[in-house]
Amino acid sequence: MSQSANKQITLKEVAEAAGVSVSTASRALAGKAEAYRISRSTERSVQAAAKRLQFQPSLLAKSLRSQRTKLLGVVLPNIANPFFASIAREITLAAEENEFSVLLADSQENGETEVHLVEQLQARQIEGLVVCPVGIQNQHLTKITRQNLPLVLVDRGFAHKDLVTVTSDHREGARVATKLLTDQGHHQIGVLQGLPDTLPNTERLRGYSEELKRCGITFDPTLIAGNHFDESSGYHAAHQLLSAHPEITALFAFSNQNALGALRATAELGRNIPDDLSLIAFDDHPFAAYLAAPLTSVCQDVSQLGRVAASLLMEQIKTGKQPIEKQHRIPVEIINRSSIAKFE
Amino acid sequence: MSQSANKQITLKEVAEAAGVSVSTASRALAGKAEAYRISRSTERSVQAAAKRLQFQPSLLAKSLRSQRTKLLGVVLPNIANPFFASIAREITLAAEENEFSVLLADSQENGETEVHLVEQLQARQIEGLVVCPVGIQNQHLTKITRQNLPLVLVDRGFAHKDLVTVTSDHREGARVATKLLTDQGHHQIGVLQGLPDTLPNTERLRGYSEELKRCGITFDPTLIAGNHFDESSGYHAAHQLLSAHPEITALFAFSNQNALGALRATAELGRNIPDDLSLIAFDDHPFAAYLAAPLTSVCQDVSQLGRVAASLLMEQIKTGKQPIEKQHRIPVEIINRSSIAKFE
DNA sequence: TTGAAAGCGCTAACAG
DNA sequence: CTGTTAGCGCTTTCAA
Repeated sequence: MSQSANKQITLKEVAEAAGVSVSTASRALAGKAEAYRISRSTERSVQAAAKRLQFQPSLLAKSLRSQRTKLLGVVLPNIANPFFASIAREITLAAEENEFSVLLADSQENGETEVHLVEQLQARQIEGLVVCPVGIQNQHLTKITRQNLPLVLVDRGFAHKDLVTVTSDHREGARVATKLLTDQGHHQIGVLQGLPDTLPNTERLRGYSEELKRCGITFDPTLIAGNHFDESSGYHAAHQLLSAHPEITALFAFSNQNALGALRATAELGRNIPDDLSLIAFDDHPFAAYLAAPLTSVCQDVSQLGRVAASLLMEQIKTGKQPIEKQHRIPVEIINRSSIAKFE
Repeated sequence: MSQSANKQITLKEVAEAAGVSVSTASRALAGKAEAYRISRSTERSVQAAAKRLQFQPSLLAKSLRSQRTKLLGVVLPNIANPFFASIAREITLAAEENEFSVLLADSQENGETEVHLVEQLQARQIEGLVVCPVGIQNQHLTKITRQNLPLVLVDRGFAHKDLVTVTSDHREGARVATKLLTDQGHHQIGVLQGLPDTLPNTERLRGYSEELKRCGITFDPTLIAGNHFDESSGYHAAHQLLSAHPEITALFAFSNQNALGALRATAELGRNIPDDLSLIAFDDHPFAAYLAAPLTSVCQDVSQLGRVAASLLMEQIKTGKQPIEKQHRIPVEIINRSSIAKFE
C-alpha cells in the first residue's frame, strides 16, 4: 500500500521531451530566450513540454547553484500569543510580496532552544533573520551580525545598541499610563510586571518610576510583582500585591495577559473595578471594550512593529548594508476607557 | 561599507584543514567512523577542524543529495488569528521535535494565493503539508495527494472524503449550543454565520437546524446572516437581523469574532445581554469570562486540533502510508457562563 | 583505513 | 541559435 512519492519532473526530462539540451530548456524557461536569441519555435516547444509535464523547478537545486535561498527565518518565543502571531504575519506577508518564504520557529521562551533554532536556520542558508530574543544573552546574535547575515530584533532587545532593533516606545507608554493614574489621585500603584530584565519590562519600569518621581511619589520596589507576561504571573502577582499592600488603589499590568490574571484575582477577592481598584494595562485587546469594566490600555501598534521589522530586513537583504539607524521606536497609543476611577 | 556576507565554511575546507579527503571528513562527521573503520586519530582531527572552523553543514546540499528536506509546509488563511496561530504553533513544536523545519505561509483567505503558495512550497520539496483551505475548490489539493505528498487538512475540509482532515465536531457543538437556547425557551434564534459553504459553517448550520427540528421549530433561513468569521461580519449581521426580526430573542455567533461584532452592535442598539437578548458563541476566549455578560461558548480544543494534524502528518511521512481513518473529529466543550437568560 | 569520482537539479561560462 | 561542461556542497558507491 505504501507508494513511493511521485518523482518530481526535472529539467532534464523537459529538455528531452522538447528535444533540446538542458541549457536551452533552462534558458527558455528562465525567460532568457531573447537574450540568448533562442528561436520562437524551440522556446514554445520547451514551454509546452514544461507545461505538459507540469514541471516545477527545484528551488533546492536553484538555491544551491545560485547561493540564494529566498528564505527568511523567524524565531519567536510563542507563536500562539496573538502579539507574536501578528508579527509573524506581517513578516510573512512582506516575504510573500518579495517571493521569499518564511521558516518559522518557536523558541518556547527558552534560550537554549533559541540558539539551537537559529543555528538550524543558518544551516538552511536563510538570507535574513528576525528574532524576538528570549533572554538577556546575545552572543549568538551578535555573531550573526558579524557574519553579515541580516538580522532584526523585534519587541525585545539588548543594551548592545548595535543590533538592529524595532520595539515600541515602552518607556513613554508606561510614563503616560502612570500619569493617567496619578492624575486621578492614585499614589499607591502596584505593578504587575512581565519577564524581568527584558527590554520592554525594564523600560516600562523606568517610565513608571520616572512619572512617580515627577509627582514626588517615592518609588517602592515592593509594589512590583510578577515574573512573566502571562496570565498566571498576573494572577499571582495581583494576589500577592493586594494582600501585602491593602493601600494599593491602582494596578498597572504590563501585558493584557497580566491584566487577565488581575481580573481573575480581583474577581476572587471581590474587588470591583474601577470602584474599588483602578486598572490599566499594556497591550490593547479586541474584547477590552466589552469587559465588565472596559479596560483602559496602552495599545502597541503590533502590525507596524512587524512591518517595520520586515522592511528593515528586506532592505538589508537588498542592499547588503545595515541601516544607519539601529534603534527603531514605534509610538504607542492610549485607549481611554473606564477602568480608572478618581481616588481622593 | 557594504560587506559581502561571510562565506559559509564548507566540508572541503574542513577536510583540507584536517588533511584528509572530503569523503573521510563527511564520514567522520556523520558518525560513521565505526562503520568505515576510520582511525580514532583522523576522526578526532576532523572533528577538531570542524569545531575550530565552526563548520555548519549546508542542509541545502544535504537535501539535494538525499532528496529529503525535513521541511514541512503550513498554509493558513490568517496567521494573526489566534485560532490559526495555535494550530501553527502545535505543528511547529511537533516539527521541531522531529528535527523538521516549518515553512509558514498566509493565504489571506484568498484561493488563488493559496494555490500559488502551495506550488511554491512544493517547489521547495517539502515532505509534508498542512492546509486550512480557503475555498470550496480542492483540485490542487487532491492533486497533491495523488502525487503522494503527505497532506493534512485542518479545520476546514471538503465533501471529498478521501483527504485526511482533522476538524472539530461542529455539528454536535452547534446542536448542543442551540439546545441550550431552546431549553431556555428561545424559539427565534438568529445565526451570525461565518464563511458560507466552508465545512465548519455548513456543519454548524446543520447542527442548529437539526436541533430546531427536534424541538418542532421550523427553520427560517432569513434568521441566518453574515458571510465571514470576522468581527465586521458579526457586526453587520447582528444589526441586520435585529432590525429585520424584532422577534429574535437569542443570537448564535459562529465565531468569537462574530460574537465581538454582535457585542458592538447590541451596545449600539442598547440591547442588554442577557436580559434583552441571549448570546452564545462558537469558540471560547480567555477574556470571555470577564465580559460585561460572561459569554457562554462552545470551546474548540484548538491545540488538540493542531497536535492531531501534526501527528497525522508525521506519521504519513514516516511510514509513507496514508492513515486508514481519513476523517478526524475533535470533541468540543460547552462553557456555561451567563450570557443566556430564560425566555418565557 | 582512506580517496577519487559520480551525481542530486540547476545555471552560466565558454564554445561553437 | 544551441550544446558541452563545470560546479554549487554534500553523500555514497567503487576502488584501492
